Amino acid sequence: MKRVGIKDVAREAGVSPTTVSLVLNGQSARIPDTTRDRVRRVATEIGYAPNSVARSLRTQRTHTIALISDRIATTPFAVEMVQAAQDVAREHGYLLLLVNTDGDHDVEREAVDALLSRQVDGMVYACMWSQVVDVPAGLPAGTVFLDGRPAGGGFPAVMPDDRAGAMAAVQELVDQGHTRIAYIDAGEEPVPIASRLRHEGYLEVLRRAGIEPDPSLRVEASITTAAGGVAAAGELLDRPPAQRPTAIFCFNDRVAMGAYRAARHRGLEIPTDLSVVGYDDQQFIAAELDPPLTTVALPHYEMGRWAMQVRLGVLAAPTENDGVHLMPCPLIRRESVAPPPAQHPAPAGDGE
Amino acid sequence: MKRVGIKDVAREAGVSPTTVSLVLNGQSARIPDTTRDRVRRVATEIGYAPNSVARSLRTQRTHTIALISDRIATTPFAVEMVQAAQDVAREHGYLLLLVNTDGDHDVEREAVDALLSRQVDGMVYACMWSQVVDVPAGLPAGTVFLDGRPAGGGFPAVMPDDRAGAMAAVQELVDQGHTRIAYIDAGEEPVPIASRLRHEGYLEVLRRAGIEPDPSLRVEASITTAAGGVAAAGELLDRPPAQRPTAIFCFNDRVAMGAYRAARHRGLEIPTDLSVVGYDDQQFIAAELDPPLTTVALPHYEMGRWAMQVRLGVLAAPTENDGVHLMPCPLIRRESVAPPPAQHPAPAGDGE
DNA sequence: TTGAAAGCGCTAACAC
DNA sequence: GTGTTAGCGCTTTCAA
Repeated sequence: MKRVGIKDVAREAGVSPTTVSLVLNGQSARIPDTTRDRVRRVATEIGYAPNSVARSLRTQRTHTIALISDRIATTPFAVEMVQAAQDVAREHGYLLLLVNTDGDHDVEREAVDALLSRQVDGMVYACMWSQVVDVPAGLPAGTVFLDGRPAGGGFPAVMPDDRAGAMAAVQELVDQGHTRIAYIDAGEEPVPIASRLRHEGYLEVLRRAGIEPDPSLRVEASITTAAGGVAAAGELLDRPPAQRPTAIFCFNDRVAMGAYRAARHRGLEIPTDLSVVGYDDQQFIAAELDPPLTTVALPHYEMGRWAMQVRLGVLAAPTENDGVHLMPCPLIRRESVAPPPAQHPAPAGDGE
Repeated sequence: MKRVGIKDVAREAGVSPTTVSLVLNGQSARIPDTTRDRVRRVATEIGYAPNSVARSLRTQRTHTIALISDRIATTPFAVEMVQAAQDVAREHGYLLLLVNTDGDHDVEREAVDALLSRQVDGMVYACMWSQVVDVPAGLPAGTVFLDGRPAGGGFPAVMPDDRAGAMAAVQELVDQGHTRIAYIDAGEEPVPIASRLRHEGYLEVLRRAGIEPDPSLRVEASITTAAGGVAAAGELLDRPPAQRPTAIFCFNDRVAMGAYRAARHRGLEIPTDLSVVGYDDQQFIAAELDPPLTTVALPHYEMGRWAMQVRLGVLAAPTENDGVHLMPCPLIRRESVAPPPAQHPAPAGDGE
């Protein structure tokens, strides 16, 4: 049983392959309805399905976009970027070729070559941690960077607006009356771009609020497990009252989870005794903590959409800011923030 | 600047395209070394890269496998299956086409057609929750089911061995001396296959241990959030001492997280006052709980590998058990299990 | 040992 | 309006 081809349809319908092609590709403006309908009917009757490979060879378009990512499994929210990219691709009749390189440059190179050889119509290069990344050799022009920026620029890129996100988080704390706000920063190599950006946002809000930043309030922690947060927050909470923070802004939700634990071990209630804000809005964590964690969401889905839309030409690539689009990170208010406890007065001279 | 093709290489090397093809495809057994080397040198010099589309049209093989999944973003461990499938594909020179259908049958149908039209060499159909699934129309023979089984059979499939996994979990509890072991089951529609299987495993272990199962010890909970676990475990823990369990086997880690919370609110220590075992070994949750949760791991990576290996013919499809392969779920021992507290004696007549 | 020629299934000039 | 023809870039008989 042979596959049915365009010739079979043509023969059955008593027309030429050209006519079939014209009809089936919507170019049937100049073809009478009777012919058109007959061709269509025959096509479905005999179960004709065009061979995309042949079409691609002829048209030089594969309707396929490749998504190259350095890692996909290590971070659970990464899937949202893939999901978004896939959704947009599908909306526009494209298919997604997924390649995972584990950050290995050789694999990356090979992947790019293989993809090029397959004539993909475009690529999106996704980094699962916001970073400046080396551009793989041979990466075609127009490739969109997702959650990372290419060293040297030259490609459109989308990243979370970590600075603004951090500002929203810290502002929330300031608005509640906190003045001693600690920042548990990422203490691991390589330091994520986000680390610097969020710290900047943190300082900026303090500055605007007229709060003198206390450098001792910025501590570093391992950000991969809650244990890092336990240690860092513990150190902060064990300080004498005057030097102790009343609120902690954490680099991510896992660190915040550790901060919760450190607080609990010391008999401190959240948010009455200590306010905590996280970052990431990590699925199954932020909302599930007790109390639910106020945090800043990373717009992975939106970034994924943006990247694919730009790659597909649906959205224009940004011309300003070196081609980098900053996606807003919304503050998610839950129940881990409250005004500071009364027994922690504002620094000397500022009391009522 | 035109793409360089096989003809260009042939011309530069002073041979025919046939020879180039032969050399570059390793069929060069009968071609003298000098010719071979020259062809290779010229090819790299002028940067020749074969056009896979043309090759596919000719050979009728695309070296592409499609992974269709009903949903990818909703469950964070799903990525491991995708990752595994991609890894295996790459190991064998294949690329992965990823399609997400959100469980929509129309989308599924369309996707299968599009994939067939693209001449993919095979498909893997992944379900993100172990279930019996309707086979999409037109799904080609040989498609492998991943984490789900096709209604009606007829396709190779791999699923977690939930029954054995549950047995390992409950056995762990029995070994520690527990006799009043509760099971917080999934209380949502549609009831996952895993629910029945794990309950069976639970009952089987009790039976073998000579423990009369107490039906009141099986309660249902919403399994999507920790809140469901809080309520179910709370109800269990508020019972009078004689009817209260000393250990809880939870349908998943999120429920276990809720059980932790319910216990803590009642001043109960884990594992001294209450032992808890989860299921899933969910990333960033199980290991991060305080104390770290003993649980059963879902072998997503292994299942993903298996599926792709079978699809690629590297592994033979199972002939027994209706083509379904059961992947072992290892017990991950952490710190949430201990012997029951002394004040809960074994049922009357069984004391020392 | 190498080359000529056919053709994978389709689309698009161009002719009629 | 519709058909003829010529490829897209490669592999693979078959012949030399």
